[in-house]
Amino acid sequence: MQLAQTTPARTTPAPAIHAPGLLSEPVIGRCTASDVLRWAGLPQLASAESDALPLWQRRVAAEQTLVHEDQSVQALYLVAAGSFKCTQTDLEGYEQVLGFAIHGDMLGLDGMGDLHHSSAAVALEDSTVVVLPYPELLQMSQQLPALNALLHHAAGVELQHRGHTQYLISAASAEVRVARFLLHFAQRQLAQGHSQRRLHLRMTRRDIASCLCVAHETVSRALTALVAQGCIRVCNRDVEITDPALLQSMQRVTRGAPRRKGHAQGTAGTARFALTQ
Amino acid sequence: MQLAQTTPARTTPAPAIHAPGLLSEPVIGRCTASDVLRWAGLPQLASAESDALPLWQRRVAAEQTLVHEDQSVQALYLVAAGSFKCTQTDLEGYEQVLGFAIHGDMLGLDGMGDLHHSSAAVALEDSTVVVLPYPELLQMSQQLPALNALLHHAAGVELQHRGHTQYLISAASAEVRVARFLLHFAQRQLAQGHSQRRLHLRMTRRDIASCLCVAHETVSRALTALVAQGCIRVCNRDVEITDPALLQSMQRVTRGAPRRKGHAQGTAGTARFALTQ
DNA sequence: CGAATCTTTGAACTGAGTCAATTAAAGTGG
DNA sequence: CCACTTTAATTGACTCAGTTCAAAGATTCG
Repeated sequence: MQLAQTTPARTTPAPAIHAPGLLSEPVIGRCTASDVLRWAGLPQLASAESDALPLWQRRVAAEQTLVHEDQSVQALYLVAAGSFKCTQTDLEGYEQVLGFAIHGDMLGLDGMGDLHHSSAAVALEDSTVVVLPYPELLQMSQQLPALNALLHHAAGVELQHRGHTQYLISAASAEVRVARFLLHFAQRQLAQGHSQRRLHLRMTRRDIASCLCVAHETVSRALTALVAQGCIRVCNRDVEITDPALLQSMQRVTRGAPRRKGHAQGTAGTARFALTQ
Repeated sequence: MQLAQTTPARTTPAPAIHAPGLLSEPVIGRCTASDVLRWAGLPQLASAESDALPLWQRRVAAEQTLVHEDQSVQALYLVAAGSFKCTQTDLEGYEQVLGFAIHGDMLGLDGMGDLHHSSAAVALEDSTVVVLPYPELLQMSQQLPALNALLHHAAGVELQHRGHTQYLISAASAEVRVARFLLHFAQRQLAQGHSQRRLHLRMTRRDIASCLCVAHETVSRALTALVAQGCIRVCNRDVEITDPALLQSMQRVTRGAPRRKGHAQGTAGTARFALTQ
């Protein structure tokens, strides 16, 4: 119960930007720890105790940075609605996108190591997060095992995400990377009960490009190529997967894997010719 | 205390490979939770209680796989001595290296999400790990807050590592990636009290290449280039950083970051000419 | 000492980065 | 509500860094 009480009353010191009354800023709602457990993928851990633990929600306007890089960890956040990109900025000011977060994903976990966030979280659209004040969260998790499990679960899931992102990048060709990205995105949408076919990308091509470590023009070209092959249809940021099986077949070919002798690696090229009418 | 007792007596069912008496297999030693806390970077949390919690250590022979992909989570492991590579294998059998673990790093954390490991851990040399049986660990962490903090800390650190790995890959040129890799490796060695200048790489060029998402020949060439520029000296897997400042200056140039108008990106090329005598 | 693996180097080809220019979309302000 | 600005997206042309293929040393290990 401490969690919700401490937040609204005496928060303000750190965030600084705090304009109550505006559509974009705090504008707080509430939910329970049970909601959080359900959204995070642990519905079976919701209980009377977690029902009794109220939590605050916070609105985050599009483009707004919820978590700043190098900021000390004040809280972790669970995405209730909307979406975010997680980024790292290097010395030269290049913004590297580490991944995207949607409903049920936790933000800020990488700060648990040294209590400083090593990546930022920026809202891609008007979004809502559940605020989990960090020190209080740790304290509570000692008393409420479900909360502890939540943290572990979320950390594990986040690590898997990052592993998967690296898998996307490991693909040889840009076309394969984009194909994998779309399939992964569809997969995640499905897990949230959305359509597996019709995707609405909330991020720019540039963000996707950064995440896949290619130039943004290349993402554009890859999408065009996939359209030409009949895998997908694209209208701005709306992507429809018209031929999932074909798209699946493109996410092969990994580069640098001349294992043994017999490696049929002409897939991409072959498919291209086969389908250019 | 349950931790150590459960492990040796009634483990055996899953690992299957179990040949007591051989140099390579279990051959167990012991340590305390305090040791683990210290090694993991949380010395301040060591206490009388953690002193009283004995844990088993296990030897892992070079090349041996400690954690298998898709295996259900039996335990987490802390690297006490030696080193590991963490890998993911895709459908085509291509082994993608996600990162390397040395003394103080935790293995198996990404399994906390769904209790199945999503990456494997393979010893690069004869190594020793502390075994932290998972269900027992969770149980104990409810009673011993320090253990809980350990898990959170380790998860945070691991996430940072993966973020850093992506930073390595985000570099435009292979030379930059390798430079960053060496500097990062030196950094980690330093944190463990080893020399910051003299590195002994335990992994093959191929492993490094996989981790950096380039061909192994390219790693070779990049190293040769760095030697030619006087940054480093290389003898097999021993690398000496002869000019840290120069090496630092090479880890710039990020690609895809044509921010604003004035972006001086000729660094790599310029430096090459300037130093080819 | 030979087999296997790792590492380096060479040569040729190509995918993707870069630059550039056009079009489309989304804000902005009068 | 419409001109105006700004940002996003697409497409083309050119170039080159890095992959691929090949082959020769070096190192490790049985």
